[in-house]
Amino acid sequence: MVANTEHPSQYASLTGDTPIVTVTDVAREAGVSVSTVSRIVNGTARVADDKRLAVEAAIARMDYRPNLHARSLKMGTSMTIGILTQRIESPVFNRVMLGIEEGLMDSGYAPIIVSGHWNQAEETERVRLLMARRVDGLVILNGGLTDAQLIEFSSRQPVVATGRRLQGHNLNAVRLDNVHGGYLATRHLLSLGHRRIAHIAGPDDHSDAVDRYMGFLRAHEEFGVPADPELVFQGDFNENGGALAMARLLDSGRSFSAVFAGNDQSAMGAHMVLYRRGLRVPEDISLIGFDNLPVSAYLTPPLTTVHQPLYEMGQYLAQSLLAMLGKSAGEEIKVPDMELVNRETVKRCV
Amino acid sequence: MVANTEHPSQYASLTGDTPIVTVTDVAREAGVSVSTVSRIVNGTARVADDKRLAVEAAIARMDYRPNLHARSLKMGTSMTIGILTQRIESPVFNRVMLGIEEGLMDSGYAPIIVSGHWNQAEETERVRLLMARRVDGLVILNGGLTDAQLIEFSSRQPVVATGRRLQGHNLNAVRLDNVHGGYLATRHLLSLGHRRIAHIAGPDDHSDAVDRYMGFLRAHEEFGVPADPELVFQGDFNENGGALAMARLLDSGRSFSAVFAGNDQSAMGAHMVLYRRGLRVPEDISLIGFDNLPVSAYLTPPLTTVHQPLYEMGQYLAQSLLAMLGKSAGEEIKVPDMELVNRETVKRCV
DNA sequence: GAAAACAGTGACAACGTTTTCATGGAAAAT
DNA sequence: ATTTTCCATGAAAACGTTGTCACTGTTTTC
Repeated sequence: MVANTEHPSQYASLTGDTPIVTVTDVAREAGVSVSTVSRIVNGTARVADDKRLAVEAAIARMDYRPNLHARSLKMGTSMTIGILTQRIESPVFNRVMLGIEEGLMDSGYAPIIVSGHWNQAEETERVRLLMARRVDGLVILNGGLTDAQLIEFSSRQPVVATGRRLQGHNLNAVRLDNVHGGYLATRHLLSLGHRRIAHIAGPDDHSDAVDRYMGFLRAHEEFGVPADPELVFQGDFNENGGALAMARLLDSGRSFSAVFAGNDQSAMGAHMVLYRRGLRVPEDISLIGFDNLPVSAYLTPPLTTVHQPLYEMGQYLAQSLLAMLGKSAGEEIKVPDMELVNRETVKRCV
Repeated sequence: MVANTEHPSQYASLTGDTPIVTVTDVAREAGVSVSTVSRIVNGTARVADDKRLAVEAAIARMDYRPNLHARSLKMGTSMTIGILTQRIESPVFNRVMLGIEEGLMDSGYAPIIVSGHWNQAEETERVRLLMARRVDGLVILNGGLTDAQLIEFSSRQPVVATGRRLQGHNLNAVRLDNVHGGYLATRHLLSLGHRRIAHIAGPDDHSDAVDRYMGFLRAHEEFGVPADPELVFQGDFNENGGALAMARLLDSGRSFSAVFAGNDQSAMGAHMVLYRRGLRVPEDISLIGFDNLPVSAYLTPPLTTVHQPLYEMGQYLAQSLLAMLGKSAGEEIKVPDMELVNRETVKRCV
């Protein structure tokens, strides 16, 4: 079937052969006005039962679906919220997104996800794309946008963000206490007698990475143990960077009994290199990660790490956004603190 | 600044305080007509240089962004393509999505992602949501929708899908040869002398899982080695299911020298249990996975597995979709075959 | 030097909704 | 029996775009 003449959709031939049915078509088919159809679709006013039945039948028969663009144009609201993540493959952000998805469930809002790849220009561009789509709310997961940009965005629609602290009208940026997390990890090692602790840091333009290192230093201070800056090597928060850092650490010939990796992925890379060099974890070297990725519990041995409440964070973000949109949901979500997950890659220093 | 009276946006007070600027505002500001502004924004016709400058200045000054809903409504095209994934945390689908994202890059199309959670009702609902948004194309990543549904969808807009084979007008569903993949994995074990090979299967309503098992059987047949059905246990394609299956396998008391896990996550779960029971991989038991997840190269020991060309698949899907949309891009993407990745969890059977 | 072609521009009609407003008739009140 | 109230309904005006059409001038052509 080719586009029929009665309903000449200029695109029907291009994209498909099912004619797009509009409210007008339904109205004609049911013998009522478009207003009546609209009222029935949205349940916005009473209509006589016979017409209602006729319209509902027509809708079902013709498989009518309201055009959301037309609706958005008229209503000024799109019932979508835009999420800027950094990389679609990131297990960390994906966990947050899972929480957001859950928190948005049956609120009527649908998420649309774009990636910024830790590149400020790209992030800006992507957010502008979201705003051109007139998203009703914005979620910014970390990245390199400035606070000023977020404030500017928040003058157009509510914004929630992670990785920074910022409050304002229609703006709520939260950040987990990574200093505390780094402190917890390091304290654990120190309390088990480790005195020469290496650290595989994340990228230094990455505030989470810097904060974890801060926690590392703070724990040393508290224990009166000097942290050796020569034992700190920078990775890239990926397995490969962790492996490289570990190799450089070993090649440096400096002695150490434990490693605090900036995240679980770095820890896995580091573990790989230790394994290659015949060093056993934890018998020869203790290893602790950060993030508590789902896989970390299934490594051999299971990785000791710091748990981040990412899922709850996502739920909190969603709820916070909904509140700003006036669609406030039930009980307030609490985001728990970071927590040490004591598994099997750390042992007492002999 | 509060919403001004000259431009009384009914939503300004609700969502933000920056007035939304339209093409009309820009036209007034620049002293030209809306047509001219539109022409400049879209580069659709020549306009005099002085007006162009004036308009461009006004656009920059007022930070005008065209309302994509209005544009979509007028043009009948939304410049978005909808992606139905199953779970936002799935590393497998995320790799495909990365490829799609790359393939869509600077085509002007933006992806919008929804999840179906392997639930046909939810998937249908989500796809309807995408179609209500008038996406210009649809990507369906596996899941439980029927072929008939996909055909129906394809009458509205181009559809590409994974996990099945289906061709039609505006429809292209491809599937990697999982039978071959399962065959490769099993053949590898058989060729190293293993004769009693266990299999941790995926969910039996999961065609990939079934196909991999088929490949397992086919390799046995080819080698003239009877496959022992008592050595097949079902997991759920997650670490935990793999661990459970492995535990049941060991508890069954049957002898085996190698395990073919239906995917890498199952393999990790299985490895965990072997480790707990004091069985070493590969010295005591050989283990092979499937998927070649990024982490698998960094396990200790690195996991032998079957590589799926997921990224290329994503690129291919994107390109195929663009072709259907008439925006055909450069050279044809080839999706390579599955490939055995020989790492360190398999050794010759003694 | 007149006719023809053309380049630049603005008015205005769509696109598919929702909602206000007016209207007709039925039910309720006098 | 007449007025009032009320309810269901349709016509029409937005929402912010884009593209067609008509209308100017200006340039080319013979």
